[in-house]
Amino acid sequence: MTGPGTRVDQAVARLREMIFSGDLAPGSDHLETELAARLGMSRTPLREAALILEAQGLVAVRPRRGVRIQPLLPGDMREIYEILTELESLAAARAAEARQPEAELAGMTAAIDDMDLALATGDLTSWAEADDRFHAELVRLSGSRRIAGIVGMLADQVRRARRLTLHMRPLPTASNDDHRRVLAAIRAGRPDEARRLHRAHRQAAGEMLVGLLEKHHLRQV
Amino acid sequence: MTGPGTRVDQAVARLREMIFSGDLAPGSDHLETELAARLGMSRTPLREAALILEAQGLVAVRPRRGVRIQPLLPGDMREIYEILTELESLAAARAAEARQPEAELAGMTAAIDDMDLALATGDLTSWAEADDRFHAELVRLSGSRRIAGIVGMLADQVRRARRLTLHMRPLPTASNDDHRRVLAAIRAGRPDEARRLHRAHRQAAGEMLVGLLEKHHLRQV
DNA sequence: GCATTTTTTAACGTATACATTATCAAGACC
DNA sequence: GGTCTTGATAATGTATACGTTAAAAAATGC
Repeated sequence: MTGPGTRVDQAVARLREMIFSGDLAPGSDHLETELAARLGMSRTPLREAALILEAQGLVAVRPRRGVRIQPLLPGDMREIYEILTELESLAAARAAEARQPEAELAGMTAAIDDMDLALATGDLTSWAEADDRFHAELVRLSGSRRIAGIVGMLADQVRRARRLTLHMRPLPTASNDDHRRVLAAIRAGRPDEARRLHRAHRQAAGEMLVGLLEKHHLRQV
Repeated sequence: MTGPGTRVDQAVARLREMIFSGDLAPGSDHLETELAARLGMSRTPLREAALILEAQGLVAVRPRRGVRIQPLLPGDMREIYEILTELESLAAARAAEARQPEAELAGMTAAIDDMDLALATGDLTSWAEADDRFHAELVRLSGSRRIAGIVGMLADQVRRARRLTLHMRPLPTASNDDHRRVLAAIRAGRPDEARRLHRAHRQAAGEMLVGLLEKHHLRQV
């Protein structure tokens, strides 16, 4: 029952699950004592885990009010997508500069195929998972730990909202065309083109998602 | 002697000072017990402070090896400046979009004037401080908390290196022309121009600093 | 009834204790 | 001499204890 890693690691992992699943509702407050009891540990590791998650923007620790599950407003979503757009576009350019050996591109290729498959079977959850993988691979290929770290953090922050809107949005059938074009530009070693294509892709996705949140009056996710 | 804020706050503030001043040397390791004693507190708040600084990329906490003061390699510097370039350029564009009232631009204007003054008197430390202020004001005007947070974090990571190279570099006389042009584009409400100008400015600064580190064989700062 | 003061409560910040376990050194063995 | 085993050491991860203090509740005054 102890699981792998230290109690702090366990707490971080479990709290993340609970946040992404909605088990801990956005905007809700939770006392340290309560969370610690829930996770079967003392306050010490729980507090350290909360600090780590706070640094990643997932919670806010406020004295006497407990740990708040950071809610996402439409404005936050817009802000995050703007940054994601810039950093992932930069990553695409860097990935294209590196003249990747084909083996390195296997992950992106597989992600694209998986998205096609998921779309064909209408499995949106698998599609979202493969889409995540595509973007994660992209930043990995950039070779920049820091870009990967920041992009990962921001992607976590919008994870709930993306899941929530997954079934409200039109089927992302055109999306994979974008992905393929970005991959082609990387494979061909054309940084400017990769950057431009990916920027347009992300911009469109961001506008669509913000639009969805506003249209459905989701003031807080 | 207790100072303001909680012991964790104090520890974060004092460790930051010690890191930036070089009092804690880049690459050096420090046991929790030792640091806690040095700051006159127990390990509990020290550990929490270390976690916060780790999330900001200033230290790495490694079991049994203590808290490592994260060193900066030339490659890191390049990586950080690339991200800074993108995000600050984005900030410049957003700042220009907002059609700032003149009062909001006072901080940037003052920073530019202070840099002129500092250059005239050859006071490089004041120049660096005013330069920091210019960039901090820029991201503030963007209105994006997240851009400000990330840019601030990255600026902290290169702080030591910038101070170290401050007296190796040519006098940054042309730099303020760039600043003025960026400010003019923001004042005139021209986002694309602001973005383009600031990007060029940051790119040049980054290349110069990386060049300096390499030229002086500073493999780790 | 409503505002203000006092009392109570309990959440937090921090110190401390302690078992666990990685690291280092000494010794055993080949 | 070099490798492996064993034991000592001490740094860590975590639980627990407790004083402080903010927030809530109760009591008081109007």
